[in-house]
Amino acid sequence: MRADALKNRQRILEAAEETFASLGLSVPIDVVAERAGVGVGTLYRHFPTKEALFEAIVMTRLEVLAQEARVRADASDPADAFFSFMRRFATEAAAKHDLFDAMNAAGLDIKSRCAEMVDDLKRGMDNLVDRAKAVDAIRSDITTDEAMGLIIGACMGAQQAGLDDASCQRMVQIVCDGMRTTTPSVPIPS
Amino acid sequence: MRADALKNRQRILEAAEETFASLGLSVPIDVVAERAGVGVGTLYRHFPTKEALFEAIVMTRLEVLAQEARVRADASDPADAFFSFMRRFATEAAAKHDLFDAMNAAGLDIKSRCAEMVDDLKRGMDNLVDRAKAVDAIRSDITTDEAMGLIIGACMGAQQAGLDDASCQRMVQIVCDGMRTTTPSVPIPS
DNA sequence: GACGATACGGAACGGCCGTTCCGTTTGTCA
DNA sequence: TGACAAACGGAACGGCCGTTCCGTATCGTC
Repeated sequence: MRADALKNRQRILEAAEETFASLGLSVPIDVVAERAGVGVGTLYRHFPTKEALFEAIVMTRLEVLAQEARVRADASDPADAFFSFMRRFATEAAAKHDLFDAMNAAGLDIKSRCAEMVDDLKRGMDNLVDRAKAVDAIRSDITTDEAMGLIIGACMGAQQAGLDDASCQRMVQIVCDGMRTTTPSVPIPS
Repeated sequence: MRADALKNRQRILEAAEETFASLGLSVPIDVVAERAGVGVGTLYRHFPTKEALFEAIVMTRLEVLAQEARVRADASDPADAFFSFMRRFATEAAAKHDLFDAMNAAGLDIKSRCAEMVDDLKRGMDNLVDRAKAVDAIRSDITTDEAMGLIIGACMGAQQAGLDDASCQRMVQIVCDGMRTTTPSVPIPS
């Protein structure tokens, strides 16, 4: 692989990461190319399709989350493991349109390796959810899908309403508290 | 106004209502026309733009909600007023992509009368929120925007994850409980 | 029943965007 | 340094979709 090719590939990935995250994956591919300081032709030689580029970006994001779930798998405090993961999830999702879009796409046209990664993430969450239930930290009638939907939903809702980070965090907190079996003893910091 | 014109206008509105609700407002206008059993030309004579048609549909939906808020304005039980409105909101939003899209659009490019209607709805909700806070039924640090974002977010999350109505309701319940100051005494019906 | 106005249908237009193609440039290796 | 493969850039293509236009059909009236 030629040196300039490698450099461009990297620049494309970085530009795509930033662009998809801030503008969602509906941005014209030209924008990504421009931000990367590269022609569209070059972009397409490295990634045969817009979706391929998108996958490359989002996969890493999903993988990070799956990893975060795995790290907490054997935590001594299942409640904390679950809630801290939820907050981590929210942070990841907060300013990243593309994650929503990814989940969205995952729901409809289950695409190749992306779907596998989502499944992997779900398995990790399943464990956290089960263990949290086992110690009565959260309601027993919540499913992993619902927990995921709630967190993502809260972030989407915040973003749509044009709310700031503080609001988003508060909303996530509210969702988390709703999943608890008991009321939180401390008020939410604003 | 000629008789057939009136009939067509009605058929277009009905078809649009159903189509936007189920497929979101990104559906090609042709689909609406076809479902209405009408040519695109006809559709465009009645509604000069896709957005105009969209507005006509969504405005009524928003108006219904604003009305629901107004009805509860002087309820003797502010807590019940607030939560029943939230559930009502969720019901309305549950199977209707277009409502999300409407709110979404409202956040970015504030469009004409739609924005006014959203404001109207917000004013109604403001009152419900304030009164619920006054009797300590919900946390004092929640804003109307956040409450709205949470409900819509929950519905969106449910829809994205491909969850059924029961899940959606449970999620809304969880969000509502999270907004409470005290834990609900009754378990959530599955 | 005939005539004018009104409304209809759908082919055609134009812009947007993903993708392809090819003439030009650049890196690498002898 | 020269030559060739590899990579580049961006103009051009094609499909999708909102919108327009106009020849035709229909309604309402006399």
